[in-house]
Amino acid sequence: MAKDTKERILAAALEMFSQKGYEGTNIRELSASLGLVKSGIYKHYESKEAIWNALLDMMIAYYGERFGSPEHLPPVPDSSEEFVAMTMRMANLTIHDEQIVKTRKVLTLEQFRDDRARELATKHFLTGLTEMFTPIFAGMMDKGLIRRDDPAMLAFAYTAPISALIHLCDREPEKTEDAIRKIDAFSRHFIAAYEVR
Amino acid sequence: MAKDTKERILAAALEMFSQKGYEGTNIRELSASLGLVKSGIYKHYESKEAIWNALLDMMIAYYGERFGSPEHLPPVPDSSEEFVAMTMRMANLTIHDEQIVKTRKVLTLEQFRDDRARELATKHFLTGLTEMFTPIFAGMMDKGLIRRDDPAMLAFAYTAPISALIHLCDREPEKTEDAIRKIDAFSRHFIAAYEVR
DNA sequence: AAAATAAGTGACCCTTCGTTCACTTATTAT
DNA sequence: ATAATAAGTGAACGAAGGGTCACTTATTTT
Repeated sequence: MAKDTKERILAAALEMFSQKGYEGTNIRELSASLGLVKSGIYKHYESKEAIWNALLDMMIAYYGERFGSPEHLPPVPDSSEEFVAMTMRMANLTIHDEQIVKTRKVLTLEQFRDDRARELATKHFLTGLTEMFTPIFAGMMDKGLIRRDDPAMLAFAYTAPISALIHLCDREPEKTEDAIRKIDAFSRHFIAAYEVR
Repeated sequence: MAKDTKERILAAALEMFSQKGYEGTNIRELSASLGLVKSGIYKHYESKEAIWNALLDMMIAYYGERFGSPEHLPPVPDSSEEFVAMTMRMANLTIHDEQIVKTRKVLTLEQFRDDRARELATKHFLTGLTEMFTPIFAGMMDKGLIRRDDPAMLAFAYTAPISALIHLCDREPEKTEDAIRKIDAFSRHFIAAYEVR
């Protein structure tokens, strides 16, 4: 009936931690949301903290699988339109994928309490995106689509505003449509500023 | 001996909430940090939540005083160097001012739990900076320092990366020096890209 | 100086929390 | 089929949480 209970517990923990934080979450509610009684959880994890650590393991592994390896990099676009389209695909995914949204929220809430969360937060919010776009900008320079410049600086200048709007969506979901439009507008503005004319 | 105890409680609450979050903070510790016993706090605030609300009132008022009014806007710079220098002054202040740092941390931790925190977080992290820099860029366009463009878009594109680095300082203080250098480099890069040559 | 009010104390209350344990019910291995 | 193991239950525990209250000590007010 449940070998996957362990995983279901992590999913429920991700859900609750992302809404109420680690301290604000209690084991009774967490168990109840899985349809079992509180003591049942302790057959799978020895403590609340163990759940937290397992969840972090999962988030770290998930990040590595999904964004860590170079083969997951999107191809270098061939035009400004393609570049904007690629950005919008990625932005929509990261804004609407529930698992990723919850992960960002958890990292936001626990970044000051847990060192691994701190580290992963910086990847999610800052360095990961920059590292992802640096080779893309480098490739676009090689293709003569944009002016030659420091690709890492461009990647930072490009991804940080998008990241800020993603945060806005996490914080105020009702502004999502607006934020997506803004990402589009910013993206076009950015590429126009660096385009070779 | 203490009419200002009410204010001292708020200061201690800001400190503890910014480190451990609202849920993670307990009244006993909070009182102890002020050298009084837990029941003493209830002579000044009727509940933990009342402290939280008063703290939010304070943060909102403080923000209004400090960043809300147009007369606190820095003057439009006369050169790129001056522009960068102004940015660095502001960045250093916001990164090193303890009260502001703690406020940002609290807002980060409680933004999903409290609507007023949510709203103030968006101001602190996104719209406030953009609104502050929009007239500056408009002014610089008028002075012919930078190309004519949408000043609000420039303000957003300029402040969001800086905001991201400020967040990095909050999260990983040991990276502060690095982040400040990066703000400087980004600032110069940005102005160079829009400068009228 | 006396009365009234505010600030601070310490013991206590109730609730919630994480965790344990003896037990029953499924599931798997032999 | 039976033994062994895993999964799930429900009552209970101690610790820690927020909050109250009768009381003492300072500080104001008159």
